[in-house]
Amino acid sequence: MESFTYESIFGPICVSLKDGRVYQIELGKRCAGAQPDSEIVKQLEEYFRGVRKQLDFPVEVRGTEFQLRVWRALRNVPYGSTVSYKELAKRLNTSARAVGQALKRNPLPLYFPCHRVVSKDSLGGFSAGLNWKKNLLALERGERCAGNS
DNA sequence: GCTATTAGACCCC
DNA sequence: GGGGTCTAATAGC
Repeated sequence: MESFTYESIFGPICVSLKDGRVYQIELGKRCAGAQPDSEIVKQLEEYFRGVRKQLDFPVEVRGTEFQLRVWRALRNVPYGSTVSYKELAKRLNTSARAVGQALKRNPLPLYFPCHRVVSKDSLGGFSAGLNWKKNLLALERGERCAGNS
């Protein structure tokens, strides 16, 4: 297992690897890193430049069946658009509250775009802090990044 | 098992 | 805007 730091205009991002697969992404955290994986860094670069719309590298996810279902469903939310917790819950035959619980425990933000899920008349929450959510959404809308914090 | 907690939604005042 | 109530999954007991 190894980890490396990728730094974007947003701030530090720590990516952890095991057997060449990503098993954790932490926003706002810097890790003492080993060798960066070039393909993953390349994809992150492209994503933050607004060129790439979907990250696609081998990952290892651990979670309950329910959480996996929610996280997988996230990948069907198109780039630049948002869904409400309720809408996502409806697709999965569950409740908005349960969706929020699962999203909170998403180990791979960006890869599973939990920032595209917002509450009915506010942003909702975000495990790494709402500023990340705001900025990520701004990026996907093609707005220039307003900076952190 | 039961209870408390939660990144929601709703309704009512 | 602040209170209840419903909700389903989860963590902790």
